[in-house]
Amino acid sequence: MPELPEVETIRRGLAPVLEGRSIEAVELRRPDLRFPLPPGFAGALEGRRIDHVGRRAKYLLVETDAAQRGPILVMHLGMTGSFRFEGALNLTPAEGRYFDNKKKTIHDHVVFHLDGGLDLVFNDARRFGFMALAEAGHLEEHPLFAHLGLEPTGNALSASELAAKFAGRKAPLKAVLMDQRVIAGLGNIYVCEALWRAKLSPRRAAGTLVRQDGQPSARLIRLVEAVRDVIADAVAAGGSSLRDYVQADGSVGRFQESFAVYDREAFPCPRPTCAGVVSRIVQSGRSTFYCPVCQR
DNA sequence: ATAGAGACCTGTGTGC
DNA sequence: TGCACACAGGTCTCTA
Repeated sequence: MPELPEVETIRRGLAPVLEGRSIEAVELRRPDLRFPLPPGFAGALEGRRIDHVGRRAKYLLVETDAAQRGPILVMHLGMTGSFRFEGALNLTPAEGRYFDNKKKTIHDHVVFHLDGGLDLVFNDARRFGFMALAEAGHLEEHPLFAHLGLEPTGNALSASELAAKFAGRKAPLKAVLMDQRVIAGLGNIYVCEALWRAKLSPRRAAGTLVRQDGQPSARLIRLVEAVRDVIADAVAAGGSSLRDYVQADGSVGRFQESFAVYDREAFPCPRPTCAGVVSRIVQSGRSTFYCPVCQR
């Protein structure tokens, strides 16, 4: 699935096209996503104007009729969710690059019919994605958001707050970084890549990065910088395109060309001073890629 | 409370 | 070509 950089890239593609348009109708072709769509989902959105497309962690937030505190459409892409535009005949040149008239497939589960004959199509083969509605002004109280951790971007990620969350935890760094209640937005790729950049073993217990006095250790500070940097680099590259993920205009991200360890088992560790070889292990049922020589 | 396993669902790639 | 199996960007629920 898309992790934070992919969701942010999708947000940047959707926002200029969606903002200012109205939702004329919502077509539920297959409403049993990961969770059933809430009752009244389509009716709550039809006739609304889209004012802003935002993001929190891996969630897209479509704010409607902000002045009247209209509902916020919350969307999670799961592992294979994607969007594309179809059908408009009168797009501006800037919007035209999103034009795509592929026939609808069995995995096109929800279609938002917008004004001007433009359709936004949500496709999700595995149906791990889902949609929900949130009340404007009360997003942080919504069950999906109430327990989310720190954004891994910029100053939002503080080493001292992370130290409090890591303290005493014996779970491996890999598992703790994947926990959305600790840092919200990382997934399997960027956890592997951040740990490589920080030269930390994914097997190391998270609590070992906290000093006796509860302050962050030098290792934890290194990890915070690695997480920030890898996320910033990935967003700048338009995310990573592996199997399913493409942007709404069909273009692909390029960060996969910069992977140091993810999906690179048996390749040499790219650190110039290191003679290690990338290995793959399984943690919490997920593949972890790392260099056992320089990541300690 | 916390760590790990299994479940959810479908598609794709690999090896026999 | 067909078939079985492993694995995939996530995260919720259950078990120790």
